[in-house]
Amino acid sequence: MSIFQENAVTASDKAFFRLRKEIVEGVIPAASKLSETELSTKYEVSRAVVREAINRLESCHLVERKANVGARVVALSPEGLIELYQVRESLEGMAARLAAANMSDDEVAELKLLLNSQSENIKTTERYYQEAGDLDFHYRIILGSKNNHLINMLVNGLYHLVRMYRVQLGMAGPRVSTAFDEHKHIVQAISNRDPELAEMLMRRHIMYSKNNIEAKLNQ
Amino acid sequence: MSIFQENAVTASDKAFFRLRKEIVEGVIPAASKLSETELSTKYEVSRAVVREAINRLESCHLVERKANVGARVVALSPEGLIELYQVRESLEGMAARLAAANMSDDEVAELKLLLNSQSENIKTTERYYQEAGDLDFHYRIILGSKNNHLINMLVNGLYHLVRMYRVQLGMAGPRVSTAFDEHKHIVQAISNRDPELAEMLMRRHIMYSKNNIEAKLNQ
DNA sequence: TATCTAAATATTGTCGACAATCTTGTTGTT
DNA sequence: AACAACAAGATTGTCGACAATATTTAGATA
Repeated sequence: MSIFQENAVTASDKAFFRLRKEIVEGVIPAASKLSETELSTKYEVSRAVVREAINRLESCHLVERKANVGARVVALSPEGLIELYQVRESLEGMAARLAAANMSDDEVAELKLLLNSQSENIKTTERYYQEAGDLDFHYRIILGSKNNHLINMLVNGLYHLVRMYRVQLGMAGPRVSTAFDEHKHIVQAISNRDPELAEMLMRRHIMYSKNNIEAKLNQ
Repeated sequence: MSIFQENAVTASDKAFFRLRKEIVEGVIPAASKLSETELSTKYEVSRAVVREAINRLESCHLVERKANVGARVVALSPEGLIELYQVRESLEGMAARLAAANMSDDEVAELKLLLNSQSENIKTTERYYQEAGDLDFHYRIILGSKNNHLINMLVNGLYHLVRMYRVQLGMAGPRVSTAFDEHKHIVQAISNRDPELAEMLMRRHIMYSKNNIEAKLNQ
């Protein structure tokens, strides 16, 4: 269903995807050390491919590496989460602005369809699918910006870190129904080809989401 | 002078810095192919370190790589430039907003000092230094945001691509004096601790700069 | 002559081994 | 007992060789 699929062609790709999955889902704990030799025996590949995979994870901001010392999975912290959401607010706000200008009418129509189908299932289905639906919504708007830098930074970069926070801190809480209304308003602004409003609404949407998570953390 | 200095500890670091420099300055032409074996003989290092350097360049958006085919330096295009400046507008706008909240009084004072020293030299010195001064200004505000994601994305990521466009398309043109006034206004907003205004002025500043470059390209 | 096929060549991907660096544990001195 | 210097061990960085894939060249056929 989700348009979002990558296919691994090389062994490093496979190792990268697997490592990323395990890090995001917490199978490999946050802030833990990544031993190249250990992973290479575990995955049954050479150290070179593990190294390359770790390098790519560093580009995604999922691990941090120090020369001659090694790589660690990033630590999750309230400060880090706030910084992440500040960048999201900035980039996704711009994405919404550009989407209002650059999405085709067909794409906008499909986006409306997606929201309608979600509004029916919103109370019946479980949290996982609400989560997936939310990601799908944001994902489409990012793609709708038609800005390759933006798409790359968000989709290949920050979004996995966002998911990591959500999964490991058990987010995606009870804000679903109000978030859904916000989604509807954003789509309306895009449909009206109103970039200013689309950006503002998206930024507010992400800000609210951030505040919601912060409140949870501090409770 | 410039606070911006990286020190190479490993051989890959050296290769990375050298390659990056040559790409940004056009010694290695835009859109040209990067042969691993060729570079490894030229730099007198193993292919492994060249590979790692190229991987890092990919993270900076300076090269693009296809599996089993190889890496090419990015091509410079009007569309690419516009996309780049859209992202800059978004991220640096946020940086200015955060800087207004997070920079220390001392840092703001130093920023003012920098601008004053520039205002004296602005007509006498040559273009290279105006260019450097502009980068230094933006650089300080980015650091002033105190947001590590933002800093990393801009400083280690997009800024070298910005420089590449400037150098190779001969930018940094005659807009210096007006840009300088814009800088002053931005600093004033930061000094007044007015995040909204700081962000708006920074976004406008970058937008004007983009329009200026576009006009040059189309003339 | 143009086009498809297949061999030859070149380039990237992967591997295991060695070198350089960091970390840990031990010993000796104050 | 605390600390410094040093040795032993472990980990990352670099290398050259081989395997897998892509590109080019040569030849055959229509």
